Amino acid sequence: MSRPTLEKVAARAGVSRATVSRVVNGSTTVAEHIRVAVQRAVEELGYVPNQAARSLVTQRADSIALVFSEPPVRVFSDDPTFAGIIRGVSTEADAADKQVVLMLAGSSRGHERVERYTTSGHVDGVIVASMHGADPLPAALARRGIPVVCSGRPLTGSSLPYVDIDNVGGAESAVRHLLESGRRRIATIAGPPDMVAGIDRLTGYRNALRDSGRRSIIAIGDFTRDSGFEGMTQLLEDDPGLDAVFAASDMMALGALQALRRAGRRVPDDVAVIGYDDVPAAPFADPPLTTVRQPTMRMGRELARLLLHPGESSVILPTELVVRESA
Amino acid sequence: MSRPTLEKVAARAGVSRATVSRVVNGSTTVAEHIRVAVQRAVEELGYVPNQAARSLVTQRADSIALVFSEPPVRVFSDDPTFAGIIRGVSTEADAADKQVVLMLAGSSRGHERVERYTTSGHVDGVIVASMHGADPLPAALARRGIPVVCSGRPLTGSSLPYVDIDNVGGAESAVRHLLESGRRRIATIAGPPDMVAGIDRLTGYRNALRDSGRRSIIAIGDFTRDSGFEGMTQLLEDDPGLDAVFAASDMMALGALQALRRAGRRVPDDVAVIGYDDVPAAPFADPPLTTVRQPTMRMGRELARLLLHPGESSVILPTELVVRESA
DNA sequence: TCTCCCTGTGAGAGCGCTCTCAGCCAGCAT
DNA sequence: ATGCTGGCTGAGAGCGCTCTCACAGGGAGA
Repeated sequence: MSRPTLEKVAARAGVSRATVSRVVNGSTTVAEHIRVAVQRAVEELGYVPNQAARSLVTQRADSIALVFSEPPVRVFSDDPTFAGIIRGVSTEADAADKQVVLMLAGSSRGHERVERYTTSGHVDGVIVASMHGADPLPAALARRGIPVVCSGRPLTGSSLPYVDIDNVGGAESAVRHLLESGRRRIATIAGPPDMVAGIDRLTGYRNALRDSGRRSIIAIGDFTRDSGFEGMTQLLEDDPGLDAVFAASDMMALGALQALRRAGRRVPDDVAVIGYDDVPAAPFADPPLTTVRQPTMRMGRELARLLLHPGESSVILPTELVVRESA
Repeated sequence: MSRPTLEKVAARAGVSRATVSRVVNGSTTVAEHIRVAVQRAVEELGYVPNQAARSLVTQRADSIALVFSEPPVRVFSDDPTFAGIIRGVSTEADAADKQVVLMLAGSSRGHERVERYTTSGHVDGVIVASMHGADPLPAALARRGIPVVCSGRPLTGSSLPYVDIDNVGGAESAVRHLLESGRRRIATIAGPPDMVAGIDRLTGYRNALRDSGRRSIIAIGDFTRDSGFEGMTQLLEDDPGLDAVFAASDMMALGALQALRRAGRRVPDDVAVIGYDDVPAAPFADPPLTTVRQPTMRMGRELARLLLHPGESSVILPTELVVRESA
């Protein structure tokens, strides 16, 4: 009834445990006819090595953790970033024959759980996908001696390897597009100032405007649709003459679109709108949303590669402006 | 440098391994002052039990696998189903202090990998989230003696426990809504006939029409946007007089919307449209899409509960019609 | 023929933990 | 005093595997 052990296979094949182990692990120093005999025994018994026993001696787990250090709601709401990362990490891990353990570490209790789990030898390394650059988790894990890579530049001043997307460049390209299409008063609805994405996209906006000598018009949101609506409303009050807005997330852009419609402004005729993220809903917005697309899947792959091949250096990935009708 | 072991803690606290183990695992038969001493030693050394060693003797892994038996593209494209399931499973697993191991088993190589991984004692049970009812994976795992629950009624005739969503009822409610708002020629763009969701939603459509004595007008799609566009185009050719369409997925509905627009039909004035899934893009469609929402997170929770408490019986969850402007 | 090496195999020592079982020392009844 | 509990603790076996090391056997070189 219970699963066969190495011992059982060895007995059946008439060899020692060591030899079976050699065959199972693909050692070359085994005579051909013995190898065949062992493999048949493995087959017949349906033998699968006990991973716990193996880990115990090898000190490896052959799996990596992918930790989302965010409330789960955020992770899987409308943001395609996480989905892309998951796919990328999975792809790369598969290729290296590693398993991916997905963990949600939203609560502080979650933090602790993740720390316990990853230090218990269950995984060989951890990818922390956190949007808050000041998240203490990565550093805490590193202190424990666990290999860690971060998605997004850590704000904590730690020197952990990371993969980030060129938020500054992405925002710059969006604003430049607005400038090039003749817009003169370009506002932004920025993201929260405690997130790298929020900070960097605002920097990009400022850079692009500074280069062209125009002044900035700024509202602060939190990446949600509602905050986009409010931000836009306020922006319209502050400067009724604005003719373009760059929202630091598509959800905020969608909210802005709604606020503009309510205020009777036509998009893109009166006001051009650009978002960020290229969420699935973006092409279906009214009008279809021009936005900045991020290579999220590639990000996942790079994260896994960085974890699997330590020593390679941090990576910054480029973005792509997807021009639709809103700008 | 290396992680402290039970032995080290025992030495520091001046007791035996067994006693430390008792304290760590919360046994009551330990004198108060010793318990305190041990806990201090654990604290000071930063001791975390080695899970491999523990699993080896307890034969438990304290984690469960959540397997997506689909190509990864599908899993994380625009379908909120999987995201909801992940959240639900995670929530419930957390509560039971179990870890969730996420696995993508798209390829046949993936199938094999999952089988190896789960039989190697790495997990205590498996949740298979597959949209193809005839997926051989769940049965294969069950044969191996691993506890399995399926998301979606298995089409293989196996008697595995499952959690499903009332696809038939959901489709019926959509079509009834169309009927009640006075529509007379109601078409459907059905899903693929090898998926439970495809089959059941078509059944629901037929049921509702049969009850009211109307005939069915059917096109077959594959849940994608493009197939929705094509399906709608064909439907319009087959029966130019149709005044409503029920698409078995939102993505197909979105495609249908586009086809209708191109054909110069107004929605909902000329043709009413209802989708299925309530994807994030649905509220932003033009016009906002009326659709059938599924309790995906609850589904995840039920899946986990079923796995964690064997013996409870399979569950079918109700859907909810979300009325927006397209119907 | 003897030694040397080289290939292939087996014996055995743990990896870090849990859990059974025996043992110890009160404290109480006899 | 002696025996008997009954509550705590420690000794030790063993979970299933890997990996080092010793060793057997045979071909080549001396």
